Parts: sequence; structure tokens; C-alpha cells
Amino acid sequence: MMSSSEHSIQPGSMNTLFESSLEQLKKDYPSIQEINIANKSFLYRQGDYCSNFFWIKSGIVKLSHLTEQGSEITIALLREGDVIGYLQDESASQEMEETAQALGEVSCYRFTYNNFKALISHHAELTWHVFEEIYNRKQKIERKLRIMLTQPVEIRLIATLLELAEMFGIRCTHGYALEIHLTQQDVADLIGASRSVVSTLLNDFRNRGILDYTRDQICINDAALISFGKLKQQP
Amino acid sequence: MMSSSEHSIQPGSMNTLFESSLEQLKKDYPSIQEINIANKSFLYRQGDYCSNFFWIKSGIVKLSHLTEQGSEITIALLREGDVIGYLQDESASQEMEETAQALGEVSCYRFTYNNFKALISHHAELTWHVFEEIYNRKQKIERKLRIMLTQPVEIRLIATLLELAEMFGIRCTHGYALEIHLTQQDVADLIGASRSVVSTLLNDFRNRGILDYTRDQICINDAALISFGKLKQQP
DNA sequence: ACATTTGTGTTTGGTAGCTAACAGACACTG
DNA sequence: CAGTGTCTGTTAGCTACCAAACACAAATGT
Repeated sequence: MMSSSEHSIQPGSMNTLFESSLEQLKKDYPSIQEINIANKSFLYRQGDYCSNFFWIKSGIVKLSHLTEQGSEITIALLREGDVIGYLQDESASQEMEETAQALGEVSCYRFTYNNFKALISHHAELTWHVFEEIYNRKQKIERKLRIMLTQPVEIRLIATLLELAEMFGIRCTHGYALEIHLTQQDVADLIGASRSVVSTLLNDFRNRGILDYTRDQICINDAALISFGKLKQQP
Repeated sequence: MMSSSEHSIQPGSMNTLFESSLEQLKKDYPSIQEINIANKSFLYRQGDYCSNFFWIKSGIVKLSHLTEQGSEITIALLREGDVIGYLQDESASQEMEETAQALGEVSCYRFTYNNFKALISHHAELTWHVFEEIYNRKQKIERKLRIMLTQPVEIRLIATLLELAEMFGIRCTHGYALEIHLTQQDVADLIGASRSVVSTLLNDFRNRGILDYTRDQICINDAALISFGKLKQQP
């Protein structure tokens, strides 16, 4: 299980490095750019050839995939400190398998593959940081895979909501409200279920006092977080 | 889509490094050991506290997870050049989420977390190699997640068999035979389905000439690989 | 050689969750 | 404020899939 601090903002060797010496870095790695992405616009799209690498400075990025049959699924939601983009040898140059879209305002650093590779090689402390980042992402997806394959929709929904509360929850009166706006369809895509089931389940949860929501915010109650062991009983 | 060469044995900077200078490395990183693991025994088990890191030299390792409800699922099958084990900060010391078991004889190099971290820092060329390895694993699992969430069992089965043929296929008369012994239950765990469905589907595929199998080997016919675009038409 | 275990093939209900559809609430826009 | 689009709630019917069961075949042990 994750400790609730796992996703808190990291001391961030990368953060520090960039902010303190962006100008210097630009000389060595000319491709580095700080870019801002507007709500709902794309870092890259499924099918693009993209040899850039991104490090998210602030905001939330949705990684999703559209199947031939037209169903969308959300692979992950990423935030400050996460990395995305192309990390394979350029020679293998392949189409991106997913779409990366900004949820709200996002700002991030962008490099070319080669510049990033060079940067990594010359900054050992950074290497390990990025390393752990990717490793954690891998672990997280494995966890998700497990849940998807073995658990029914209800459990998947709860698990996902709890995870969201940990990642994007901001304190409100009775619990943690999500700082992202998600429609029921968004949630459904996140857990690989149909919108209608999500709707009924959410209703159900609301009746049972697990959470509360309006059309533009979901709030997971403390009671739920406690009973699922994500939050320690307040003294 | 993967090219069929993606999983062929890599030039292997790691391979070379180890084999040429194992003795030297042992001095700098005393924890390095070459170990052999017998068929069906474990590198580590779900729930263990394990701070080791493994690099597979030869053989096949199954990464699986057992849910509280008792259903087993296979996260991945790993082979030569793949890395497994604990890559998180030791302070976070957590239980392993999966079991790593040898399928057949396996030999690998084992390090402690710290030694591996040190090794990485001092061998930039290695870093990138391991980096790409983990990144590819991540990509692969994301792909799997996508398929599991959006495709019915039949498609999942075909996709998985094709992947296995690419990874573990050895040439035989009419196609590629898998060099691993998998029971129908094993296959079911791999795709998150019930054994009975797998049984009927496999039968079905056999009748349709897609593959052939006995109780201890599965062979995917060339015809299938061609028609699913995994193999170029022979000239 | 016989008993036990392990794997396969097939059937039988039962159900979770899907698609499709529609009606009501809310939120914009001219 | 009517008019249009987006989101939610709920229902109805259908089906892919599962769990359980059993019979048979092949391996394995004694």
C-alpha cells in the first residue's frame, strides 16, 4: 500500500536544478525549453512521431489511448515531477501509443531525446531521480493492471477514487475534494467501465456516505479514507 | 507494433561488462553475485522484504501476483537482459508486490540496492541501457493494460500468444513453438480469463489452423503470424 | 500394475456489466 | 428566455464470461 506521503511534492533535485540554472543548462542543452500548455491542449497525440521528452513542472496531464473501436481509456494521470515522452532510441522512431493532454494549465520543461540523454549522463544525481520516477510509474501500472484483471467495477472504482484523493485531493469540510474536474465518462475511462455503471455506483456511494459530488466536483469523505486505511483516524 | 527483432538478444553492454570484468566489479561492489536458480524456485516472493536487484543472464522468470481472493495473475514473463527487483529507496522498505519465479533454469546477477545504485552512477553507458529496459517494460505493461481493458478474451488470447511467439518462439516445422511449458491455466492467468474459456478458444484456434498444441507445447503457425502482421511473407 | 495427481474438453446455470435509449437537470449563447 | 449542448440518472435486454462440475487422458509415483 502507498503511504499518503508518497505523492506529496518531492524535494525535487530536478526542480532545483532547473530553476537555479536554467540559463546555464540552455547553453549545454540547447533544446531545453520551458513551455506552457493551455487547458485541454496536447503535449503530443497518439500517432504523432515525437522525439521529445517532458518533465512536468506544474499541472496535471492525462495520458490516454483511443482504440480502433472508438473506446477511450485513460492510462494514467500525471503531475508535478512526472516525466513523459519518448525514451527510446531515435532509430526505432515509432508512433506514440498514447495522447498526452493537459488537464488545466500545465507548465513543463521540454527536451529532445538526445539532449535529455546527455543531461542524464552528466548528472548522476538526476539519473537516479528519473530512474525512480519511471520505476514507480511501472509499479503503479502493474498495480492497476492487477486490479483491473481481478476486481469487479465497484472495487476498481473505489480504488481509483482513493488514489485520486491521494494524488489530487485538497482538504475540504468533510473530506478531500478532487482538484480536477472529471465527468462520469472520464471516471469510466479511468477504470475501464461503462458510464452508466459508474453513475449508479457513484449514486450508491453517495447514499452510503462514502463520498459526495456535484457535476463539477467529487469529494471523498474522511470516513471512507479511514475505513479503507488511506487516512489515519484523527486524534 | 513491435518489430520481431525487438526482443532478440541485445548487444548487451551489461552482458559484456559483467562477463569481462566480474572479478573487478566484485571488488567495487561486493554484493554482486552470479546465482543460479532451479526450475520453479523463487527469486523472491510476494510479501518478502527484498532489497535486491536482479539482472537476468539467461532463462525465463515469471512475475505473478496472488490476490486475496485466491486468483493468480501473471504480470509479465521476463528473459535475458531484463531487470527485476527492488528499485526504490531503501528507507521506503516495502513488501514486494509480486512473486518472481524461475521457469526452467535461470541464471542471473544479484546486487543490493545500494550497490546497484552506485554501479549505475559510475557507468553512464549502463545507465541508459537499464533506463531503456525499464521504459520498455513500462510501455509493454501499458499496452497490456489497454488490451485487457478494451478487448474481449479471444483477442487478448491471440495477442498474448503472438507476443509469446515473438519472445519465446523457436522455429519448428510449421511455425514457432514456445520454448516454455504453459498449461492452459498458466495461459489463463496471463490474460486474466478462466481456464475453461481458454480451453475452448485454443481448440477453436487449432481447428482454424491458427496453431497447434499438445499438453506440453504450443506452436503458433506461420499463417497466423503472417495474417496478424507479425511475420513477413516468406519469399 | 495400480493409484494418484495433473492437465484437458465440455456442459450448465448464473450474473456482472455492456449497449442503447431516453428523460431530466444544468449551463452556455444569441 | 427559448434553444442547444453537455452531463446525469435510470431502465431494459442481451451476452460474454465465470464458477462449478464431471469425465477422460496422460503423466507420475510406489
